[in-house]
Amino acid sequence: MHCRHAMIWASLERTLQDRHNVGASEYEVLDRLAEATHGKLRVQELADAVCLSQSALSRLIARLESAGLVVRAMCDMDRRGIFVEMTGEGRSRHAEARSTHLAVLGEMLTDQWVVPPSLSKSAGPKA
Amino acid sequence: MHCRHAMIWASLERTLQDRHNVGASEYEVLDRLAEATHGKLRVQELADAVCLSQSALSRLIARLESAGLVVRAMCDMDRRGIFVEMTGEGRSRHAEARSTHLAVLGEMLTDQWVVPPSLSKSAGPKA
DNA sequence: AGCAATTTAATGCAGATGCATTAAATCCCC
DNA sequence: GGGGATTTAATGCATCTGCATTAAATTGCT
Repeated sequence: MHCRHAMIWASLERTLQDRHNVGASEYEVLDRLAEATHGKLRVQELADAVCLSQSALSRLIARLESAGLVVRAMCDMDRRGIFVEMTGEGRSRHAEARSTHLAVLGEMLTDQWVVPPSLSKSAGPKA
Repeated sequence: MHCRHAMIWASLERTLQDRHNVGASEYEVLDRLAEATHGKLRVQELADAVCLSQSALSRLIARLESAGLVVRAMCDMDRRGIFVEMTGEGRSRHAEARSTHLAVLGEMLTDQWVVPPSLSKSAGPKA
């Protein structure tokens, strides 16, 4: 029932990780940030956008930060809130990953009735 | 992009776990076994059916076995292979969980434009 | 028959996730 | 203004997952 989607997601995960050192969830966060006005969003806004638990998102942001792709900044309007802002590095990483993302989606949507799962073995799609 | 599906899956996960003490992946395995002739399948056949890595499936089966829902049995045709067979307990658990599974799916498909994610907070759907 | 290549399932290990809890800041009602 | 309820983000903890490796059994080629 959820296999098709899981395969696409797994393929995104593998390929993005291999080529750009970014997981699929991480890419999704970068994507939301890229869409945002100034590449800057509050953690909570991200939480509404990405379908991860709050804790998972928190740690994901920590990973992105230590990778230098985003920075966390205090929010002076509401000092509970934290802004997450893309760095230049983050922007370029996202830009690179974006084409891969689209490529994988396209490929999966055309190849799904031809290519086996490539989950158990190491036959990563296009890798 | 994958949020709708992830929400449905998460909801299945939560609800099946809460009500029947069975995860969504575990349910899926039980379901494949239930469909099988004699409620019995080789590990590899399951692997082809459920979209999990081989190792994850192996451990999942171990969990199901310690829960008493399946048993592993040697396969005398090919002594590398392992048969996974539902127990009576496994059958009834699956039967119980099946209605929940259907209920959640139906609910999500009708409520998805009304109900918020219910992921971050403890507002599990229907729980 | 003999032996390398392959297939099958289990396991070590590291990483990601979710739940529950925690700490800080804000809100709101008195 | 004061104090409890609420919101926001981080963290401890347990669990699940996938990759790489391993061990056993089978297959196939000579």
